[in-house]
Order: sequence, then C-alpha cells, then structure tokens
Amino acid sequence: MSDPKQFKQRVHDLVSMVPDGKVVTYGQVAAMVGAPRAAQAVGWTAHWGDTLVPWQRVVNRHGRLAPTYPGGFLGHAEDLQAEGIEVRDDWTVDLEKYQWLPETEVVENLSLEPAALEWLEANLPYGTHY
DNA sequence: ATCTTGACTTGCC
DNA sequence: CGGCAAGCCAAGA
Repeated sequence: MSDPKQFKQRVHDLVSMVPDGKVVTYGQVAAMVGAPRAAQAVGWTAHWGDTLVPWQRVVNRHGRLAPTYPGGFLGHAEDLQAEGIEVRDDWTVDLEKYQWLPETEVVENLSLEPAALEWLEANLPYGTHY
C-alpha cells in the first residue's frame, strides 16, 4: 500500500465510513489506510482535503480537537456535539467512549499489510482481534 | 530535487 | 493524561 496517489483517496474513503457519533484518531486512520506512521500526513490531508468528508470525527491521540478547524475549537466542538458527542472544556472528547472500533470484516476488507494490522491490534486493545 | 510546514505520534520522563 | 524532543509522511515553494 505505498501508492501516494491513492493516499488522499484512501483517507477520504476511510473517514467517510466512520459512523455518526463516533471518532477516530489520526494514527488509526493512517494505519487503516496502510501507513501506520503517516498520522501527520493524514492531518495535512484533512486540512487541505475535500470538505465533504466528515473530518470533525477525526481527533488526535489524546482526543483533542483540531486547533485550525474551520471556526476553531469552537466550530469543531459544535459539529461534534451536533452528533451527540460530548466535548470537554479542554476541547477533548472521551476516546474510550466515542472511538470507533471497526469490525473485523471491515478491517479485513482493507487488505492491510502485516505492519498495519499489527498497529491496529496494539492500539485498539478493546478485545477485538484481527 | 532539497527545504520547510504541519488538524500528528512515539518514547521518556 | 501532561510535557518535551525526535521521528515520519505528503504537499507546497
């Protein structure tokens, strides 16, 4: 999965399949598109990417919102709250509660490389095993 | 093709 | 989870 041309497309598709009321982390998105270390690139893509994608469901490792989201933290918080997601005063959300843990078949359908699968198993330790 | 940027992450306190 | 230094990746200049 090292086709840079499809990177944006993959990120776009993946973020678009995140369910309402759920969030994912940049690292998770990166791993699910086959590039476990490209979290920052995902952020870049999010900022300059397609606005039709529900980027509000993407937060960083600590559940913190995006500083330069259109409308700032407030704008981001409003979009999340509109889906029923609770945002704390420090602009973070409860990952344990809202993070999207994709079903096994969804992950298998992505045809990920071993390294990416490894990352998922190590970082989504909520029981699921791919 | 090199240099800089940035909605980030991983170690190590 | 909190903070800091390094590391990584794609895009823009």
